[in-house]
Amino acid sequence: MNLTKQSKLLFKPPPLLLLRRLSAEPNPPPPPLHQSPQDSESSIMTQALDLLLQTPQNEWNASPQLKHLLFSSSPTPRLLIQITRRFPSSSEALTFFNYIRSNLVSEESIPSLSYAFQAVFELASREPDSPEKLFDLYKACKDQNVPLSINSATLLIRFFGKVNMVDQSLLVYNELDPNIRNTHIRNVLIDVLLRDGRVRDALIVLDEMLDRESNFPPNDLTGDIVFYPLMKKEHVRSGVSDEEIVALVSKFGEHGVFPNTLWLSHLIARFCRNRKCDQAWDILHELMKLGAALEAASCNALLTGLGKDGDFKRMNQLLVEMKENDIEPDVVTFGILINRLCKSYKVDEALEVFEKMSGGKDSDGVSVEPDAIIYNTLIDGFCKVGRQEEGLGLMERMRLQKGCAPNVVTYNCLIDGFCKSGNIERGQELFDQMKEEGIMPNVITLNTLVDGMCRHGRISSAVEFFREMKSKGLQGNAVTYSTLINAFCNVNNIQEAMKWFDDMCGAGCSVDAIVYYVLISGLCQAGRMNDASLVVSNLKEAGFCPDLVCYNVLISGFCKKNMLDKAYEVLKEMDDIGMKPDSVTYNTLISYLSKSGNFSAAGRVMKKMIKEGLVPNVVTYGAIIHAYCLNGLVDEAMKIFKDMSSASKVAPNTVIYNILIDSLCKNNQVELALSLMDDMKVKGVRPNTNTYNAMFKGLREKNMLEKAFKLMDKMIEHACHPDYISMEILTEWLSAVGQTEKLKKFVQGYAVSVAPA
DNA sequence: ATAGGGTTAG
Repeated sequence: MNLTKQSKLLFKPPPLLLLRRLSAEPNPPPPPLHQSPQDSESSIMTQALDLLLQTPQNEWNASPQLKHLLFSSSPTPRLLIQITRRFPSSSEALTFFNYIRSNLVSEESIPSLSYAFQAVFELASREPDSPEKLFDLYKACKDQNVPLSINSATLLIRFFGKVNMVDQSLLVYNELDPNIRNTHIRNVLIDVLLRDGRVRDALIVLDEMLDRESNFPPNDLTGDIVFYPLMKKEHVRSGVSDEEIVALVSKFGEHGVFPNTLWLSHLIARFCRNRKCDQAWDILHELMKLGAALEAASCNALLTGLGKDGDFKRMNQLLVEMKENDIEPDVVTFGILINRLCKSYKVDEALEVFEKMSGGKDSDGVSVEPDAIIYNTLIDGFCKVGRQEEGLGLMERMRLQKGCAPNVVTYNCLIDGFCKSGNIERGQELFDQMKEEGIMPNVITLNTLVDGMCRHGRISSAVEFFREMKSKGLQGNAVTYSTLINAFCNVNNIQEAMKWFDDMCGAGCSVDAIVYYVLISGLCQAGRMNDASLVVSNLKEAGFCPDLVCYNVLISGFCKKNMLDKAYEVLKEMDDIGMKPDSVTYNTLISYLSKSGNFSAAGRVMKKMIKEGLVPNVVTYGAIIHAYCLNGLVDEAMKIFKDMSSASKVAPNTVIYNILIDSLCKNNQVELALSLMDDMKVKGVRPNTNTYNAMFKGLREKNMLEKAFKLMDKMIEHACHPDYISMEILTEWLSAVGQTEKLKKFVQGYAVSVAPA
């Protein structure tokens, strides 16, 4: 037999992962230094192997040469494992084991025997039918009272785990001498258990390791083995709560084992998504306290969550802590800050951050180049507050920066800015410009322009533009259609709205619930409740469910059409599916009932609302006050108004004042109305155009011209713009009394109550 | 990083 060839085969390197795990535990120690060098041991090994393979097995015992080589001085574990490993099969190796077992009887040889058996396990694990063979060998080893070497135990646990014999893995572990259950073997077992989904069993083994006085503390490998599966969805559902994960991370931390950045970032992001920012905050700070080396990514995950909660205070605190702990912010960190500032309309502060990040002039020394995302965020922020020109300026700065050219998002933001401000032409110019630059418009560009045109009364241009784009291959999506449907509903063109809905269904575009909601709302607004009900059925057939707002829309629609029974049917349906009405639902009902004069029923609904834990708010009171006014009971309305602010502590708003002022004026109580206006000033409630219009009407009835002039001045002073109603009233009144000059001044924005010099 | 929506009192 060619030995060289054989040994090459047997020493085929194991897969890398296995090697890494197995190598965590040293194999038999090399010979002590004072003994013969390795050369001599390897020469003994070669000689012994030659003899063993040449001599029939039943003659081994009769070979004095063999005995001399192997047993004259007590063989080292290392020698025995190396020899045993070189047998061509596990059964031959087992025969050899039995041979040495009968020749080594002293207590001290037990480690050697353990190692020899380890080699038998190793061979058997690479042979066919190995699971059964290994388990038989395990039993044999036990019967012979040879303790498992640590590597044997590892091999068995991992092997049984791989072939779904996890119970056998556990058996091996449980029967193992507790003193040799070290970190490594526990890692292997935990890995096997987790891979089998036995999270609870794994955590029990882990718990002993995590104990403060543990003799087998977790190492980095334990962290890798435990953390990753806990992040997977199936394990999240297998009953490990977020609280447990937090506790685990911090216990690991006490042993100096920390999750890596990517894992931690995912965990924090998940917590924040699940409205558990506090826990995310705690875990990051715990790790900081334990001295973990944190990186920007993990902090960014938390900053994102805090930003969504609008928690600027803690965002700032975290930034300070990052600096204190030398965690360098990256471009994403700045992106989050700038984005949050922009979304809160604090664009000037956003710009400051932007200038600072790349400046690096100040003591901070940070210098991070902004990328296109940062620019786009900032440009969008400026456009959202109506500062499109500055947005354009930023686009020009983008062009100057290498690798940061404007893209389709940049243009979309700017087009939206100009469109929303009513400058559709400029939006279209930018649209042409982007095409010239070779930037392809996308469906968002399309929708932005369609929406802009619709909002500014150019529905037919919007339709035309959409058709043109479609002919060029740019398909619309559900957003395009909902924009058009909404626009047609708003001009009460239900027929066109329905036509576009059908178009959408025929265009094979993927439809979402919002499109249905838009149409249902439009139909309710138009009082077409049968059609609305029909679309609700369509929505359900399409696999969607009406949401609370949709139900409220329906209830409101039925109330407006005096179909109270239908409204109650909707309420019943909500109850059936377990959807709780909100204050809007109750307010809608209270408004309807009280307007129809049924104040006692309205009162009962209000009681029910309170019983359900909802608080009557300014709208609830407004509805009742309005109803009393409509029913000619202005005194009753005033009583509710006073109760509302004193007893119920609900602060009145402009709408409530407007209702009362309007009614008082219509009721010939102009003085009382004027005193309410003073009351508004005291309470800090701003009058709006409607307030003034109601007053003007009342004053005109009494021809209280001087008062009207005073109010006109107030309007100008508070930059409250007159609308066509104001102009109608004042034009009629003032021309009738020959005061058109005053009106002219008023329109030009000059004071009118003081006589011209 | 960019686009659409509906509800209650005026």
